Amino acid sequence: MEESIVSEQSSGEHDDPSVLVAARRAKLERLRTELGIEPFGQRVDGIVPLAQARAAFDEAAHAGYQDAVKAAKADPSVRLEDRRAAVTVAGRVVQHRDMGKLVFLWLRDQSGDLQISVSKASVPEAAFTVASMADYGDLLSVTGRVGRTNRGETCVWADGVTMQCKSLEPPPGKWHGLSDDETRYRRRYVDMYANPATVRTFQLRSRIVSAIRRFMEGRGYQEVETPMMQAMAGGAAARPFATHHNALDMQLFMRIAPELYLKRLLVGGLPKVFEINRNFRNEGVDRSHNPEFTAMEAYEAFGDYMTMLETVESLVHAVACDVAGVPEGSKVALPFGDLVIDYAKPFRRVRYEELFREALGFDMEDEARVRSTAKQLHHGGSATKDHWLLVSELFEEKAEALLDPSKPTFVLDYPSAISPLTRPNRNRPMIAERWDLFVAGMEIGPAYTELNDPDIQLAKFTEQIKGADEEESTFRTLDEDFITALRVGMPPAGGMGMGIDRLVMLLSNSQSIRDVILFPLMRSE
RNA sequence: GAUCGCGUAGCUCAGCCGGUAGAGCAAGUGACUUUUAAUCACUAGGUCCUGGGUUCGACUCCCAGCGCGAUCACCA
Repeated sequence: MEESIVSEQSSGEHDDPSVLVAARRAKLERLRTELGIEPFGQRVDGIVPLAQARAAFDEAAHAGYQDAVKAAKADPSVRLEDRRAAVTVAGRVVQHRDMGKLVFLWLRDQSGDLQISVSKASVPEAAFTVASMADYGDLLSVTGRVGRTNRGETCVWADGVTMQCKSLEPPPGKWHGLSDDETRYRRRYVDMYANPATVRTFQLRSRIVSAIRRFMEGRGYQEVETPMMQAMAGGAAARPFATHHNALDMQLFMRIAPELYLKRLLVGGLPKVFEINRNFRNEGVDRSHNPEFTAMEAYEAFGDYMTMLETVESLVHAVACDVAGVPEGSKVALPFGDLVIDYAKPFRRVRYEELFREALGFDMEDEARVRSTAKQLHHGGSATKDHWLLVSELFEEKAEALLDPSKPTFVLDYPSAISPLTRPNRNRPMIAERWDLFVAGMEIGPAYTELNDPDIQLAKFTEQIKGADEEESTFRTLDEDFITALRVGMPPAGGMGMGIDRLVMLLSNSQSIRDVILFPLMRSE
């Protein structure tokens, strides 16, 4: 008789073979048919976060109530006075200990965990049944008084318990939790209730993005939103995702960067703009790359790359201080893996050519030695490839390794030859006015002194398109309207880009970009 | 896209010179009014990622595929 509920369910009406699911479905039916309880609830007003309920614990009220109970026991005519805080709370069941006539369970919400104690003697019978039958994963609301158990645990002593949503999926383990990364990313909603650290990371992410907005707005930047579906995907050297608009029968690309639109806004007269939003790049996936990622780009009229350097340095410092909870301008260091990263101002600055010389022992302009060293290091094409391409390869292999990963470092003044769209320095055209910020071996973002001569820009674009291979030329097209905009006239400007996901990785000590993106892209199962 | 590693119960993991599997937790039934990974007794739970091959016999060996992770390439 007893076992029939489970076995019939598992073999029959629900074709899910899992006994765990069958047990939950059986409880659902019992709630409905035996107790007349609808296990998918209704609006509840006045719910306080569990942390707030915990904070409402009052030692004097607790002691007073205990004395009153004692007194009432000795003399039943004494009225029981209870000055403990009355609260309504709600959350997901994450622990359940049934002692027979006394049930302890733990609820979890975004603010934390709190124990609920349910005594058979002090709640209606149906409420006690709900508490006894509760499974890991169920959503309950509870009314009661904030007190303490004999073992010293702060809890809500329930006077009412309501099933608000019966969970019908088997939960992860209560002790080991959920540690399988694939399941964590695919079923983030489970990860979030099983691993409070996940929720904390995303709370931190929100806080960081919000601090960035505050900082930029504080400096007079205006936030804008520009197209994410573009007829031409410009502004970066990356492969775009292609899509199609049916009614217009039009090929569209998901944007790879907002740059060309933000610059149009400078033409239109906005002096300081920024955008925080998604870019989409049809490239590989790894620990620091997700096909859609959040970037900030910012442009400042009549600034240059050094204007942006000061902005980014102050921004990263300010946000790090916010995360660390220290005032701006303080010493601030945050852990990242085995490193402790020092976000105190000023960040290090090193010129590209100096770092190159330090790492390789000769000038980057020394073509003969560049070629012979490339050959020594077994780089392909050491005799045929462009000199500056080899410089760039040597730099990435030897020079970037010299950067102290625990010190945020600006690498300034890249060779113009490998920064074709950047404005060359007026006095030294070989050098492009560009920097890259490196932290913990990751590139956080570049900045440039922007080109505003339409003829030079057109020439550079044209050259870039000419150099495109067959596949690249399917999406690399000349944005003539952008050139027109430059002809109307764009003020000289500084521009920067910053990978928000990577910054969040650093500040939240997350080793994978997937840990800071709520729903990272996964292959279809 | 390449190379390497991993895929066993709901979760976390053992296991096997080749003889069709085990633990803890979770689950079901029962006991228990102060538990903290509650405890005790009993019970149930598996396409050992998928498909081929070798073999008398494959979770184990081989091949292919799928998924995940790491490294590399592309990129930010």
